[in-house]
Amino acid sequence: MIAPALTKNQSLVFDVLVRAEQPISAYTILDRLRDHGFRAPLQVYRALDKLTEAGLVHRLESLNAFVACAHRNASCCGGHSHGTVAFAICTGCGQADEFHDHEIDHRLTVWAKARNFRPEKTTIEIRGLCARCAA
Amino acid sequence: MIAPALTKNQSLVFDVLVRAEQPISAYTILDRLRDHGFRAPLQVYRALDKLTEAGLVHRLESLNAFVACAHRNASCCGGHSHGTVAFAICTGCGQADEFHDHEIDHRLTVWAKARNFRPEKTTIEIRGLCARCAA
DNA sequence: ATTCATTGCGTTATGCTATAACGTGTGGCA
DNA sequence: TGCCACACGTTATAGCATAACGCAATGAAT
Repeated sequence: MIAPALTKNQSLVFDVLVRAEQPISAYTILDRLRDHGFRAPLQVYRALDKLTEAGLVHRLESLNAFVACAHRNASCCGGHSHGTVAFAICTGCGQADEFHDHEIDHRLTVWAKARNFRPEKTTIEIRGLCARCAA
Repeated sequence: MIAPALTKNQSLVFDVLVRAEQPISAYTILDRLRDHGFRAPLQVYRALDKLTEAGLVHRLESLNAFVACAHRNASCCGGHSHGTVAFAICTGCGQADEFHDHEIDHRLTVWAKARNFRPEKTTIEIRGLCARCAA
């Protein structure tokens, strides 16, 4: 994957997500960037579109929120060598734990192939309580 | 699972979903029930809450839409004997195909157990093109 | 160098999704 | 009878996302 350099807005949005270290909404990002000249949601959404395309950011469908890819320094995101990303999201503390499972990927692929279904994007999200919050 | 009888509003909403045979939004449901006296979103959302609790309806997170459980007549929904529900959603025709996979369930359970994560609700959604739409 | 297409950007307005907060009515039950 | 739980109805508001317009910068092709 040849990642084009990020534009200024994309960098700002990405930076906010990296600092957050947990999923935050587009409007939260907007609020945190008002001092940097952001005024409208579209400025955020457009940056998020590019960042998710590039694999640097994931969208959590069950939260309507976004998070920086946890593996952006590993080979997986540099080369997109892995398949689907899964998240365990704690409803207590808001932390989202990103992981991969090849067997799950495999099962989904098998299911799709058997039905000639062509997957474009797969969402796997477990909501629940993390060890700390369940205690 | 002892399912309490549905109230009038719950029945109306459920009926709309069964007839739709594909995911539809809460506001679409509202529009289709205006002739039956529905006026406000909350009437729909309250019914949907109960129906999803009862396992008769699933929410598709990636669509912000709802669909009647495809297996409501089988043992699976009467007794909730299965685990997680997965969907293959066609971005072309809008059809959503519900399925289960024990191996995926198993992998997710193993992952959670290893981390003392207590799952409450799991979402698995594959978006893509169905065989007919990909042709 | 001029033309053209592409891309990012900023702004205003709007639409879609979901819930808060309040009050009413009804049925079960001590 | 008094209480409680629950479904319901209404108004208002919060939260998430995109349409449509125009401008500016870039870079490739002629």
